[in-house]
Amino acid sequence: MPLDLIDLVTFSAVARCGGITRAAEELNTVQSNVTQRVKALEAEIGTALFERHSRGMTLTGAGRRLLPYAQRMAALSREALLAARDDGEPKGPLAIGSMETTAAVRLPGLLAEFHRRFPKVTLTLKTATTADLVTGVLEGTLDGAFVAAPIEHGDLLSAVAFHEELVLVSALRFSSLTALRAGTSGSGPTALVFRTGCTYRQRLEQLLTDFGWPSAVRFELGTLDGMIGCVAAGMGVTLLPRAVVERSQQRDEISIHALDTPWSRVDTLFVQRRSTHQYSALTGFTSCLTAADHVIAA
Amino acid sequence: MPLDLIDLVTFSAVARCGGITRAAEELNTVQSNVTQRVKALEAEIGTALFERHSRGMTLTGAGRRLLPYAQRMAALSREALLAARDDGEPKGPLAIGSMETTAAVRLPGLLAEFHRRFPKVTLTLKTATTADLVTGVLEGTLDGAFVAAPIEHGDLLSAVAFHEELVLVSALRFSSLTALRAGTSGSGPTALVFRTGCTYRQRLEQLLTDFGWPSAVRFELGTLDGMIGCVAAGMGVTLLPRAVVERSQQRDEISIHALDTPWSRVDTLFVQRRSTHQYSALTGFTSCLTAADHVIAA
DNA sequence: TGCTCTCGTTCTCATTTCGAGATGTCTGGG
DNA sequence: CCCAGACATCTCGAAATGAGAACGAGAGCA
Repeated sequence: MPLDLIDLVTFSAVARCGGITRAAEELNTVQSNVTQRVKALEAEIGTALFERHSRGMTLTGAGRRLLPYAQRMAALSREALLAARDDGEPKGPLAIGSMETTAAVRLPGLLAEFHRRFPKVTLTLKTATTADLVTGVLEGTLDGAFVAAPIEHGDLLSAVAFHEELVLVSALRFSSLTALRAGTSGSGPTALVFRTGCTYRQRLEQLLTDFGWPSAVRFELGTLDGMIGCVAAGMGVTLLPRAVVERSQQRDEISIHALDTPWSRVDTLFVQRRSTHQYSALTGFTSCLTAADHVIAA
Repeated sequence: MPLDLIDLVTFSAVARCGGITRAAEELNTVQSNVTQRVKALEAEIGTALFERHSRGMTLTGAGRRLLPYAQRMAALSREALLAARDDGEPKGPLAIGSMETTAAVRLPGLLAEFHRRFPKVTLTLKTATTADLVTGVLEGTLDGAFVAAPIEHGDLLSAVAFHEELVLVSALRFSSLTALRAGTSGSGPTALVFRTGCTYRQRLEQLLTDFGWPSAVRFELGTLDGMIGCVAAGMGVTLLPRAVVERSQQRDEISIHALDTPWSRVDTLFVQRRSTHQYSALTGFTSCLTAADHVIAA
């Protein structure tokens, strides 16, 4: 009599992927089964959930109303499993997300400490943009994540984990900000940025606008090392936390320029879902976080 | 991969009933199936959820942690079904609960009006005590209920539906409160009360204590008519809303005594679950409620 | 117009799961 | 010592599930 959770999860996947074929791949099954599950769900509910058109499926009104329930129930199911298995001792899987920059300089020590204290926890780390991480935490695919402030969401708990100072990074030959401004053409330097969704990217855009380089060229990169390497090679400038740049292997090949705007200071938050149950592994992780020396790293 | 909702519902039933045999009856199935579902769930989770002893089953720690999730997911499933089917036009089932007294005098007109405006809604009415009604609303078996104030609960929305004046009802021969006090023995009259959980009953207890009849005999009845009949027959006194008594068929055979304590005034609230989706049938019902003349019935 | 690619649906079939009833086992009480 | 209550186990037929193959409809293109 109750709705089948497998059907609901399938339905969510189809809604997210926009088509049965793609959803089938994601779910590691064949199309026909996905079709079946969706049809079963539609039969149970008595209404069409998707409009079929030649390029995939889009949600109907009923589908849109159902989707948030499907997602919440799937999240609850995961949480229920953890809660039931959790006897108070941190163990089992723990999925943490992080911005690339935080992962590079803040987490190695923290993760080592965590593993020392709670060896039974299998921690997986996923790096992504702040926007994707927040989505992941809300959807339940991540237990917690390090993201750039500010984040405001009723379903999220957040705490400041680190303070970062953003600095402008350029090739070594620009010894100061003024040298940089003088040494670049009117349209400004090339800006090396992460993919959309990265908060630091937005700050860099803002900075370039303030400098009078609103139309500066963007060059999109995926990795931190790649970015610093390109800067060292003189391809352009970028904006990164000071701690990241100073510990870079290519420290000697680049110039660091402090900024005196107030927003060069940015907090890294640790966010987690508000939920009824305290997941021990996650509690253990946050207890490592608040263990002094990590938190107040400048 | 996700937990099976049928298993969770079965699990909830076993937890509530305290045994597989009773749960099987409630679920309209046989014991063996319930055993299977519970074992399947325990296998999936990897922990025992019940302690088996000769007189039934009791929850283990893991079971206690799981139970609230199981209940919430079951409630979400019901709500999801309604939300998906609900296209904005009030129709389908609507389960309303009410105190017996409210049902007797306040609801007949309201329900008639509601049915006239929204004939496609199949309304079912259940009368019970305030305590049971609140539980029903929280569990999702009722969409809304008329209960006695005060109710404070974070998951409930409430609005004043009616104002009631509680009056003491006695046999006809006691023409006034003083006559009643004089005409009864030192230990006080027999108090005719509803079953435990009824708010009016608590008020009556309070009243008798104030009158100096703390040990007055209680006589428990199930129906309103039965209660008034017994009062008319001189078996004792009771406390009821004035509107109920005045419209009683046995109005001429009883005496009504107004009370001048402040708590003789009591509000009847309409409570419903806070939920993401606005269920049209319920919205239609509350719109009838707020349609003036019903609300401010003295 | 005809070809082809993409995508969803339908059909079939082996496998698994489920539900009902009957039977087995354990415990406590008369 | 046997019985009653309660849960576990076994078996069997029905139903659901998942994988694969074939089918059909529409879009883009020559």
